[in-house]
Amino acid sequence: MLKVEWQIFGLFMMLKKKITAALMEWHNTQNNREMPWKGEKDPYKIWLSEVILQQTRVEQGRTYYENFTHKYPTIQHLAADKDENVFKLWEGLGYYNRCKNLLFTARFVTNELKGRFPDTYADIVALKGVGPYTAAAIASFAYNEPYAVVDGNVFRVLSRVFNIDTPTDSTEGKQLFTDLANEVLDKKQPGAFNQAIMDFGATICKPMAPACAVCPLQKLCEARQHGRVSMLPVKNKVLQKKTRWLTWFKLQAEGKTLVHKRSSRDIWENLHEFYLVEATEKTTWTRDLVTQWCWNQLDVKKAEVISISGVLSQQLTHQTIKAQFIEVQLPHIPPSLTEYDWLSTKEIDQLAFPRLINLWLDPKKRDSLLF
DNA sequence: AACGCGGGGCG
DNA sequence: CGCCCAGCGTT
Repeated sequence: MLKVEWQIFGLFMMLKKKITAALMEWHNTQNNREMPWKGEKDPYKIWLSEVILQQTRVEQGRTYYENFTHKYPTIQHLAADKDENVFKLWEGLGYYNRCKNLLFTARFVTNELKGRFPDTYADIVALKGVGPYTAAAIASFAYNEPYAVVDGNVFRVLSRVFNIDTPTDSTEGKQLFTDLANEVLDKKQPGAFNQAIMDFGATICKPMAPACAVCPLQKLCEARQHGRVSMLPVKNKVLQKKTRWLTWFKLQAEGKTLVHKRSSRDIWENLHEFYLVEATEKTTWTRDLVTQWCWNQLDVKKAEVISISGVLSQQLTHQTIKAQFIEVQLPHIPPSLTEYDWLSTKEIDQLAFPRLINLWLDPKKRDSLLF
């Protein structure tokens, strides 16, 4: 290797050491972020908190963590409950596949591993719903294994401090930042370091309006020196948004309501809904059209249209939902719909529904979503 | 390698 | 309105 390359290499090694030290110093003297799972040593609770926090803000996840740990103090409690109850507790948190995998893993650990949570990174990352981030978090927090977490905070902090514009959502970027994070990791106290860099990213090196003026890494930060802080990190994905037109028919007969559990590979998997009709564009529902639709689609001659809502709008990350709700009273449960569940209001209260449906069900909140 | 998956908060 | 959040599983 050329002499000049050795010099650059040496400078890089020095920079890394300084950054590790500066982050730990900040953590030990100024980090006052408090969270219910901080300092937790029970791998079950660490795992639970990390799954809840995947792609989810700490403030949004906090109450869910408290509700779950209160209702399920151990992984055995969680494994033993009915699916519907667990989904009800997860209701509103989003990314419902997490809940499905949470239950699967709880039962796997309870039944196949005799209740012993795995205690090495390799075994932890093999669990369903646990990827590289979550495994590193559990391994470092619970067992002090030297694995660096790489989450949105870490991508941001490292891309700025080292002024790296490799896209964080590329395969190359993930590998590069993972390697870098493991080099910066304080091997003697991996758990504390991982906590430090994430808290630092969340409170100082924030996505918008980072607190560079009071940042203890200010002089070390390459992006700061080059005036590129606001340009980092770089992502190259442009997500396509599509609009969907959904009409839910709340069909009532014999004191019960038709309920359907969503199961296809689509949003709100495993949550419940009413009878859904999806169209490629806005449908102008009139009482006559609804009556005619009941006749044609449900083979129901006498249908009483109770109400037709306005168009409610909900913005998801990747979809815009335009929804209408139509309440229909039928004289009896039609033979064409006996395959569906017909439930009482009390039974429906036990089930998890998408946010949008719950908001419509609450008359006080309906108007806030009117398009 | 690319895509799909919720809901909320912020500028 | 667009961006981001203690990411992961599927194809």
